[in-house]
Amino acid sequence: MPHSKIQTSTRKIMQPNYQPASIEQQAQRHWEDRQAFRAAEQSDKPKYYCLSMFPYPSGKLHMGHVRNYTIGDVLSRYHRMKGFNVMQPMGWDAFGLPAENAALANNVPPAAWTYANIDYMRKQLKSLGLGIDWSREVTTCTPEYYRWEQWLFTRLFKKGIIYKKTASVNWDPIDQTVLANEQVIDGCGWRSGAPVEKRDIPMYFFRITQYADELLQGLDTLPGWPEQVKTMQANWIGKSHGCDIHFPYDMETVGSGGMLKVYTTRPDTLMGATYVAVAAEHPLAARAAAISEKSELRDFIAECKHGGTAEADMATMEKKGINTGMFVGHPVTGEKLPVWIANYVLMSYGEGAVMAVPAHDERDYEFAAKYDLPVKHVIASTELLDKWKKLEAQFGADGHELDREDLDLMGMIAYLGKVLMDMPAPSEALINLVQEFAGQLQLESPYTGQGTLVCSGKYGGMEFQEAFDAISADLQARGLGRKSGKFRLRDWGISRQRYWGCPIPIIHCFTCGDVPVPDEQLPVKLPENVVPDGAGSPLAKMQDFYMTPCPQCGKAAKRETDTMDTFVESSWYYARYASPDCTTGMVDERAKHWLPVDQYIGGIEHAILHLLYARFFHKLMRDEGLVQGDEPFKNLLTQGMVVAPTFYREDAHDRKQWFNPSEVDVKTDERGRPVGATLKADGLPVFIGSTEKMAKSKNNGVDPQAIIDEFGADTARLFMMFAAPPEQSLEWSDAGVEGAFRFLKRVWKAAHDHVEQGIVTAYRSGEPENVWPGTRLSAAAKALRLQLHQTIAKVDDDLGRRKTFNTAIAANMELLNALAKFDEQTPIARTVAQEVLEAIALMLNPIVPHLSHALWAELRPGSDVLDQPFPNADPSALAQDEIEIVIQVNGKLRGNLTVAKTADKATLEQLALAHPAVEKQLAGAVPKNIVVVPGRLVNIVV
RNA sequence: GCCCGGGUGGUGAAAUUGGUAGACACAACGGACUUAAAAUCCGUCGGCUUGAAAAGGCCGUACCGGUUCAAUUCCGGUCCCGGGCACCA
Repeated sequence: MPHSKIQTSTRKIMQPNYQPASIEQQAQRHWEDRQAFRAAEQSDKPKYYCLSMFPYPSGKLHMGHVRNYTIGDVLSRYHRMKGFNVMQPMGWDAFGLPAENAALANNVPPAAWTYANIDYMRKQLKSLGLGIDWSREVTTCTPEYYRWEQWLFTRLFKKGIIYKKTASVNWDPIDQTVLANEQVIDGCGWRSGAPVEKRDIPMYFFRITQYADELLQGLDTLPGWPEQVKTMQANWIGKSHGCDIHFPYDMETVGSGGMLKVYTTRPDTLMGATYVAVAAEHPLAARAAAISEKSELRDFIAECKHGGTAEADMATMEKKGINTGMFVGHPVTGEKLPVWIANYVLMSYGEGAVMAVPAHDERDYEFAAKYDLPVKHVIASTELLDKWKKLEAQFGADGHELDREDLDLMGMIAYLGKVLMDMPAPSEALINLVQEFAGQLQLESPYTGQGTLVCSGKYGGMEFQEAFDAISADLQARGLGRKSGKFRLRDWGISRQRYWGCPIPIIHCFTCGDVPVPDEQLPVKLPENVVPDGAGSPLAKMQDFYMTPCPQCGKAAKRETDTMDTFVESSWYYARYASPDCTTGMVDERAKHWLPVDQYIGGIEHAILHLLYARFFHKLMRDEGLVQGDEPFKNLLTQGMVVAPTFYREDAHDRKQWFNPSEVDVKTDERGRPVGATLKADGLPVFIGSTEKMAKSKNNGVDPQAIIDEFGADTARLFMMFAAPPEQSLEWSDAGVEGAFRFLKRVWKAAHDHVEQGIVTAYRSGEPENVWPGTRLSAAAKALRLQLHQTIAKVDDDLGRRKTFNTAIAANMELLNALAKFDEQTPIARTVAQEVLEAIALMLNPIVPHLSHALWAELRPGSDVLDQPFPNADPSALAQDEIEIVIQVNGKLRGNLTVAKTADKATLEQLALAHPAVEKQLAGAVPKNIVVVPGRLVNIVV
């Protein structure tokens, strides 16, 4: 709207000091009165669904939450200003293990503990001033939510997407209970201290592998996801191309006919296989143990039962094995290869058996070295082949011809040595070459790269792909194998022998088998007034819960007492927010309006599991006709971890007790490094552990409440956003909180000083000049407007495209510093000052919305900042005639030049050569080359 | 062990497409104001070095090497730190 005259007014006095407590209270009440963040489907604006990963209600917020939710709120508010119809919901990932741990420790039912935590944390979240539509709040432990999860389960069970099989879990033999990986510490149960064993139990599985290809290919349709996350997911799914190879049993030692199946991605190394290895759970291992007279095999298999199921433990375990005494035949040569049982072979991947090629595989090499198994080199690198050629040439020059036919690479050294001995006078060059070659062969580690096949019979001389094709074709022709592909991804086991989770809706009937609970009997409600005792699942002891008639035949049957993995709840909550009150289905039509999520924000620690499961669930729901589209999250921002040091003491049983950083005094050396820590309570030392993500289990979360109480939510938000860009991990420190507070005070004061003189209409190109004929902007005012509009353009880009909120804040700080130096008091200068202050209030609005609300009310009485769009940069203010360019000599900075923006290459070159600093550097020499980058620099190369 | 990130002043960081290394802050130090303190404002602030000063020079982005007129940025290798590894969420 053009304004015809410049208005000046004075009004009630603005509060001289920045008082966050009252400002924030007022702003939050105002938003609530206006229902400002209620999201409605009816809108002529484009929708923007901004979702932050919902918290687990662990008790209190920690800094990681503040970071996550502030980022989400900044993006929400920014998009609102950019004209979007924004929906930002919040809820609670409320089932989970910590509630059971709290129950054990405090004798409180998990439900009561959880609901109390939710109430407290909701209050904390509200005090941060987040623009959330609280009418959509979702809590996963309520029957209204999980009944639909049970409903979907029964559908998928009937479809065969969910099935039952046995799988290994960590078993605590003392507490007689299944342990989570986190509860296994150094191979022992966290409470009993007893060595953990693997135990096979029946579990329900989601057939996620059926969607493996789609989950992999879908990654290519997600340009708004970080490359890093897509790479991690692709590697996790782990599609590989390889070959199934069958090794025929040796009748004599195995005692029957048959084939040992292995899968390998390196069939080109088949000729280097010197043994095969099977997992301890492999049928052939059991058979060997059964027919063996000695107990060693049985003992070894039993030993492999010790320890937990975590992959990291398996992979770092010392490699151990035992010879079964059985043999299989090599599918090409027929040579007898020994069958070993090895603890590094995983039953869960491939066939549970591998062909071992020590010369070209790290783990096989280590194993072969330990048990003195033969190593056969069959792949030669390019460098090795080059050396061999040189050798041949040198031997030729010295008058000998080398016989390279079928030469075993390890045998070569002996052979070459012998030839050398036989020569009357070998040249020094030859001796050196042989030594070099020998050194290359006796590598400490195997050569695992691709190369040319050697010592491989008819395959000798072939490259990787050629050999791959030839060998698999030959095997197929003889019925001993064929090309094949595999995924590393395994089906998703969701049964948990725990209380505080969503009951699995299955009834076991002796007659009918596993019967899914019929729709009309859903939900299967979890009894809430229960305190687990740590020994097995409470549900399995509650007859009232598990005794039930079979829905099919009506006979007495038993309800399943396992609950679901909590990842199941978090796999579809994003869809439920669209229709949180729907009582007729998981979601309704509104899901089609809001999905996909436009921006998802959460910790990088969820890069694989949660995000993969949620993508999988979206496809399941799509196939049920519940949602549209193939992917749930269009754009993803993975926030870096907020990490903090951990502190602990060990009790008599080496169990650790963790202390919060707030309970500890840390001593540092003169360089600021921690050298020791003591507990405030008793002054005695505690150990300093590693620095890790803030988590309940290590008690290193830092509560933001103290900062909010002392400085206000805006300072907490500003500080968190200013500390680092969102994707970067951040070691927690509150140094700098006061700096953030100081900045807000400076903004307030600048506005106050201006308002005290009377507010005016903000400068708009050309207008004040028309109103006050003869007035013009001073050079300083023009420069300030240039900086203002450069800042607007930058902040817009930082908040929108780059999502680097720290630099957006820094640019505003620079602008405020520039405004503070601008002391012109002419009427036209005051319109520029007004323009700058209004722009700062708007640019900072997404980050410090309470302050922005209050400032706007002072700068533009009667109008609401919620209705303001994000400012636009004024092109006329950005126009510049002159720019600064850099002069380098040999790439080093030697001076600057201010030149016309239009200066061409020749002019720039001339001006640079005439620069005194350049003349001094050149000292009469003639430049070899001059590189001119217009608008940037001139580099003179001497 | 495997997969994915990160490493820049005393500290958090900036440098957006290979083009001025250290913006903006914190801390520290010096000064102004004050009876004093707090608050606020002004100034200094990577290392070494030449110079009385003005003003220069060299080195410097974990480490080693490479590509380039030019590397924090690209490539190869090493070390350290963080995340994930399927039952923490």
